[in-house]
Amino acid sequence: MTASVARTDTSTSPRKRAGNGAALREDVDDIGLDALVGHAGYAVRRFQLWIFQDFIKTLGDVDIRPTQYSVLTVIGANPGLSQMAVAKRLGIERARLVHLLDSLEQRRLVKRIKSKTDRRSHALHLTAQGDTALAKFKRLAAAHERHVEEKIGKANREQLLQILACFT
Amino acid sequence: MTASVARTDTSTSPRKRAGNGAALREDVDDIGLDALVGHAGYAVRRFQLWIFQDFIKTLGDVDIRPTQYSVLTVIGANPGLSQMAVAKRLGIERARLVHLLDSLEQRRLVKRIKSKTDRRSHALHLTAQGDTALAKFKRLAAAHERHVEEKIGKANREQLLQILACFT
DNA sequence: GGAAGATTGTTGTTGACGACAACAATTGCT
DNA sequence: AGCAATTGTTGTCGTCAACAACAATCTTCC
Repeated sequence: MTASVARTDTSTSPRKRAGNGAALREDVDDIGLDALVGHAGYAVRRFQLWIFQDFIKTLGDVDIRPTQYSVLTVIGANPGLSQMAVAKRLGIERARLVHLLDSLEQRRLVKRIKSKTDRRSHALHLTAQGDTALAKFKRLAAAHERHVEEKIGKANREQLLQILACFT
Repeated sequence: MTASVARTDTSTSPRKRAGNGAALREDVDDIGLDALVGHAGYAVRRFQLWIFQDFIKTLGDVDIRPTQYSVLTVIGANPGLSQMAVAKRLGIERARLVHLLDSLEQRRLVKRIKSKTDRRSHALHLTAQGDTALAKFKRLAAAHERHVEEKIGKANREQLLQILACFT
């Protein structure tokens, strides 16, 4: 039960349009997806699009994107990690992580500290400012997560997390 | 039951490393994700990455990517659609669809036919070659879908499709 | 019937992102 | 000491979403 199902609901849809030349009978969401309906990848792509847009909007005031949030969270929970360790854990390329950390370091949320035990690597830490900021980000992210719950239903969200747990 | 769960299995992992300078006790997948574990977006991102890579690999011989496949499928099932209709139905921007169709048209899989009823728009059709090609793509895509089933389990895949049906 | 507004396809730009390849500095192994 | 591997970094390439602008065309409304 619950789950809501909620129709597609693509914002503006003030009831069709009278006579359209080209569209003829094809009135959007009257168009069949054929084989696409059985593909998990398609559904996941649409879902990810929706969920990222909501995340970006919800955390818009603090200007934090999903990837940045994941980096901050992991560093916050595991201070002193190397860039390589963070990259491997999150499935980010270490080349990409360089730019992400550059940005976060400029914003004084993260600092790279030269490791004493391995002079190649950096130990990553949140700044004091980064620590309090992350707390705020987490509250906003929790609000975003509630949006997801409202969209697909509480039980469905939890099942989703369980099904996909092997990818985290 | 079933479901397999299957560990993360990120290719090469030949059992830790003896003494590592920087990593210390953090031996990958010993690193906590903290708040991230409760976020559907993170799980979905990782899953989508996996699923797209498998799709691209499985359809590698025919050089068809997920978005191209979705466009071909919709056109095949609804001949004569306008670019706008396809874009709206698939959640693609019409600007992006232009390049996608340019590519598919060069490969003689799709043709744009000037609409008589609306001289602004194009009626999209598969070529004969595109029609037989799509049939092959669908067989390969079905193989990809079986990979998904093996990864997350048959029942889980179906539940996933049901949960995310409101986004398709 | 004609002006004003909306729609369609197109081009171009921007930025996030994943995948690769190369490199210097450093470390580990033998 | 020497050679292979690792770490951070830089750079390039291609995909993709989000915008903005534009010409051609259609709709609508007066």
